[in-house]
Amino acid sequence: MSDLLEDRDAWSMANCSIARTLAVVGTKSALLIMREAFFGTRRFDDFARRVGIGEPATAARLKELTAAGLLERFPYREPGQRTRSAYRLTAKGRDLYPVIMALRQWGDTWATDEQGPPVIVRHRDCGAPVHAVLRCENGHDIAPGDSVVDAGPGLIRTDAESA
Amino acid sequence: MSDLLEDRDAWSMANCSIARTLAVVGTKSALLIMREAFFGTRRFDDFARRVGIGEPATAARLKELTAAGLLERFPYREPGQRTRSAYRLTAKGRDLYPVIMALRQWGDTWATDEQGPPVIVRHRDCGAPVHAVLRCENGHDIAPGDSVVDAGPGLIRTDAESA
DNA sequence: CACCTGGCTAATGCATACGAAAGCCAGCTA
DNA sequence: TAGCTGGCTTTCGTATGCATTAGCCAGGTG
Repeated sequence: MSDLLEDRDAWSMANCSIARTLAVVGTKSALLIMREAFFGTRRFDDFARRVGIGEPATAARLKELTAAGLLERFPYREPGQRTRSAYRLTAKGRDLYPVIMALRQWGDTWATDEQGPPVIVRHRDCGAPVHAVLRCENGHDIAPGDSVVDAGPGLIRTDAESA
Repeated sequence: MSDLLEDRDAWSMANCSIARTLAVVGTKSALLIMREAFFGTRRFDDFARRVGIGEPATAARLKELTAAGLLERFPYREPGQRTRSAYRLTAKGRDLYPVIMALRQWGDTWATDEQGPPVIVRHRDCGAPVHAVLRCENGHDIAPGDSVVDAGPGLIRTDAESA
């Protein structure tokens, strides 16, 4: 277990997972569309209205998120209406839930007004509030200082050295 | 415990914690600056080079993140050099760690090339990889479908109804 | 005191993100 | 077959994000 943090310049973040994630959901509107998707929104104009963005931006984001595989189009039909298309989360999209919850949690802690947070996400079974936490595979809770950065198989080293 | 999801139009997200968080770190460059801060970067030109953005963007982001209280300036001095200023995480900034880890985790799962992820974050004590997970206050693990949305003290209801 | 270095700032221009307003189109109802 | 409605698309204009290049400034060294 080498601590790469000791020589940050010996490796590059050209293939950084964080940057790659942001290439897909790196705009405010994309993340807010995903928020609404987790809240159950499925129809075009509901997305536009609830996120508070215009229709062109809504169409562009839905197209991108569908192309990236986070959402999928599906036909639906209400009684007495023609068949229409709507959007729902895929497994790839659902996997973004920790990101949305972590963003909500930070806002709840650091960016609410005096009234407190607008919504509380609770465990369906027991009713207790839900938090985004960091945990290692052995079950230990992790604080920011408790982690080290190790080389992964895709690491790109720079000329400097390879230790 | 009312499930607000049943009538999403009865309440507004005008004071949404997610949107408020994105008002602070809602750009790619801001989140990548925070990534580097967690990796230990502190100096202006290291941020610019490692994030891969120009100096004006670096200066703007660092100024915004400092004004928002996620980073703080502090003087430092290397031997034989004049006193300079650098940036380090505050408690408010450190609290963003779950967001960064959740973004990394999604990219590791869904957006790596065949080689695998570039870095692996491990628990310092036991060496096991770290994951961002959702957990309720009673200690239960939460999957996306296991949660419900309840009204918080800051909820804004729309005219429609107030149940 | 001239020079060097790190940490910025300024000027310019391009690309993307986005809103507002309008229009299009498919297919269900009347 | 004429409307109506939801789901877009088009157009236009503005705002933000960002790179590039250049320059400034403070304070240490020679």
